[in-house]
Amino acid sequence: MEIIQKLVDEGQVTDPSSARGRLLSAAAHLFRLRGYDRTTVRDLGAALGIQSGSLFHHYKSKEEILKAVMRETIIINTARLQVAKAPAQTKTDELYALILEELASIQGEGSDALTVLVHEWRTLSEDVRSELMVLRNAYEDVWMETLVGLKEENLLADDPFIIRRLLIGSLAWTTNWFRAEGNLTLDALAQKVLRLVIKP
Amino acid sequence: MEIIQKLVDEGQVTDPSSARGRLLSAAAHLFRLRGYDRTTVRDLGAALGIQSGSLFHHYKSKEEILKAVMRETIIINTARLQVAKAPAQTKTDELYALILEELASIQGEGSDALTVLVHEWRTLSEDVRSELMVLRNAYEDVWMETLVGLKEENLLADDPFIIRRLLIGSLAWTTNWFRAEGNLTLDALAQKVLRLVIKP
DNA sequence: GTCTATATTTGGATAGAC
DNA sequence: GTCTATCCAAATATAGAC
Repeated sequence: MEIIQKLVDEGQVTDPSSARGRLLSAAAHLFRLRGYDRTTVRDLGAALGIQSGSLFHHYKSKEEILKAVMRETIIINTARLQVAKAPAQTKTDELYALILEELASIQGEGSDALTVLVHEWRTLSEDVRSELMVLRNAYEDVWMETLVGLKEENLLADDPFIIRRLLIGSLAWTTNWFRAEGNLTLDALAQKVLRLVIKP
Repeated sequence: MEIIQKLVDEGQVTDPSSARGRLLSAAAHLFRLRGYDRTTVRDLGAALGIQSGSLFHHYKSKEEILKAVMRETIIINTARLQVAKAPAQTKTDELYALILEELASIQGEGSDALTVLVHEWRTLSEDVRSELMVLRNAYEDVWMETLVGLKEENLLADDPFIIRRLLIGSLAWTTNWFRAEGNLTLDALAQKVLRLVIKP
């Protein structure tokens, strides 16, 4: 996954192998597992093998850690979407690539941070929420460009905004049931979803 | 909504106008608004105009309150689904009725408790979760009977289990974007969703 | 069924040494 | 960058009176 390396080099995200990077990764994991509120700074320290007080050398509050986890996962996943859809030849292929990539993000590594993003959004203060909203909008723009294009070609089953909103929920929910070990592969699932939203 | 009155008479759910009923309704509201963990028993007492200590006369712990909120909303909504689909003439009509009813539950009154059910599921202890799982399964059975029936008539766009799982996410997510004030009515949205999942 | 008063625990955060 | 020690605030829950 050299996308992440590129973002690290550009200074957009934290190096995952640095102290701060390991902190964010552990935080994402625990926040997902137990929820932000039930994860204590002591839990977090223990997961990293350090004392809770030491965390505050890296971030000045627990909420700053949550914010950083979310900020970076949006940036990383926006880049992933762009890379995924770049080679597609048609708008339909683009949409398939987007669906598959979002599914892969939700299932694969980095899924902790993405799950936290969805689940703990309400947890943020108003200020932080609107700050991150700018980044989320950029992520959605990648989707909308493809969906609007499909609509113009009369290939989409419904309004692009409606379709996207229905897709968000469907794909996010797969975290609660889809298991790669099953006899349904991720590609096959992406195909099924694609067929539901494009005209037959 | 006389369904609730019937359930109250049967002793299945708490009378909403009783002291305990008002407690549950206030709890659902606050749990949804701020999340379970950030809602304190003091907040809850204040919302009811009583002291925090007085709550423990009704329930022996804060988690018992959460459990009661969830238990009753599952029971109520299972009954609502059954009533909603009873008059349908065809399996397709049944599915439309189920989609519309679930959407209405998510948007209308009672939506607090339903949102809490989805959002705070992980909050529960393992024991309580499996206890409530029995009730959730009964709810899902109402859906599956209709979906499997449609599949047998070759009217469903995909496997009934897949369809239901995609629908759960789509419909639940509407709480984050759908507003009845918009120019899209709930019925129209239900129709759009229906068309996506049945064969054209 | 609600009040007052309080026990008890736990959590986020800080200060200064190393 | 991490440790130790600790402050301070906030939270759940209890006990007994009314």
